[in-house]
Amino acid sequence: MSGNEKNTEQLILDAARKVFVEKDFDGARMQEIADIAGINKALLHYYYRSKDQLFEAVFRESFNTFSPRIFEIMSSPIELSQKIKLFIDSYIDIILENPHIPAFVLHELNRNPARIKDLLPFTEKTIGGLLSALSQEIKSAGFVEISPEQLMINMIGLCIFPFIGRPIIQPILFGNDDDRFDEFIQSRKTEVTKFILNALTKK
Amino acid sequence: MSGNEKNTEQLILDAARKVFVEKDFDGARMQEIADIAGINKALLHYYYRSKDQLFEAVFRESFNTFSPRIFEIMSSPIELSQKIKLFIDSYIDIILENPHIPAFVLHELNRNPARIKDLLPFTEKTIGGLLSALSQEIKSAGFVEISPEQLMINMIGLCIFPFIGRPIIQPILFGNDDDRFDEFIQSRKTEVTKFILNALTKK
DNA sequence: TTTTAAATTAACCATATAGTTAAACCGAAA
DNA sequence: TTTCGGTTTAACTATATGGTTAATTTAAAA
Repeated sequence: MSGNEKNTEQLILDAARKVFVEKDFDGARMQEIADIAGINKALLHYYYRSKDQLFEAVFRESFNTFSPRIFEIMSSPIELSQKIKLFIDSYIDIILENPHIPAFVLHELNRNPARIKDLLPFTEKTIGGLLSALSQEIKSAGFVEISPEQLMINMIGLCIFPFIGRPIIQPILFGNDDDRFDEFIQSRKTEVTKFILNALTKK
Repeated sequence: MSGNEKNTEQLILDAARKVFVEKDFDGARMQEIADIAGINKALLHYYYRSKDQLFEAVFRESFNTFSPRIFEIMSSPIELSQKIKLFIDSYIDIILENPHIPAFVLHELNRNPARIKDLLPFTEKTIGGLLSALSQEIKSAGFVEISPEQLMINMIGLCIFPFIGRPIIQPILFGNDDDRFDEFIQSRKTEVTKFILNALTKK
């Protein structure tokens, strides 16, 4: 047969990702997922028992798009200022490749905060180690006093927020022009890095 | 009659706010809103024709909790560093009083970006004026070169992100402990202000 | 070619849900 | 006391939706 040669399970997952990310769990319709996948609705249940389990598969995948890279970069053995630069660059790049995933993941976790437990691959010890290492690096670099937690949240927030806030930022600040918003994001990589490094530098 | 003396319309709006903010439009049930308001479901339709219109009322109210204050503060005629300090303090305070509203509003706008048009009370001119004034103030203050758009997004993002990201931040960074998270937010007012002002200062 | 198990579908079911309707209630005006 | 308009309710409707079932198709093994 010609044309569509992908296996059905993947077709379903792709369609489900599209619909769930766009409409969230409650707004998504199994029928729409089936239509987009080009299959019968019963097949969804044949491969993934229920809407819940199909959503679970999509959500896991989305969550894992982001979390591993953060820890990988932050635990690499390079100089802190370089590390920050690399982090911001990579993080904005990842989001650019999946611009709707952060809002999707955060919304689902707000809807169901308990879910986070099943998703964290990091033990408390890993986190603790990473944070105290970061704390040490801040000192050795001669940077301003700041808790590693505050710094991490600042870095991540400055990267993610423009994407989550896009539907309000773009109309207000950029006359709802896609190109101007994209420019803004592009310059953001260097701007945020500068901003953070300067914020960390003593006078 | 004793006890409950509020007018029905307000009872409905309060219940609707609670349910919509917690579950979003698609997840909310008219029956649950009626139950919480302690009335018959038909009354919801008597006062607000449809689920859409009830949601609209809640959403408008939520949106207006935030936007006016931002512009008020940013256009007040005080020194920029003071203005930033005041902005961060007030903004975090407003969010603390309505911690779930930012996620609610942003999620709804992501679901339906066109809606923003009906909500913006600011003309493009007002925005333009505010931004160019801010740009001027950055220069006169002898601050680092930064576009007013980048600065605004940084300020707002640093305030809002911890709240939107709470279900992932609190378990990862604070062992899922409410008190430790609250401490973190409290210290954030001064920490974010310091961070931004230092980021703006030439070395 | 026949058999068999997996894949796929059309038709169906049970239920949840937004919205409607007609009747009852209630307090104030006449 | 009666009337009347606004308020509230119980009961109902139409439809959308997640999920099921039994039958059909497909493709590979025997």
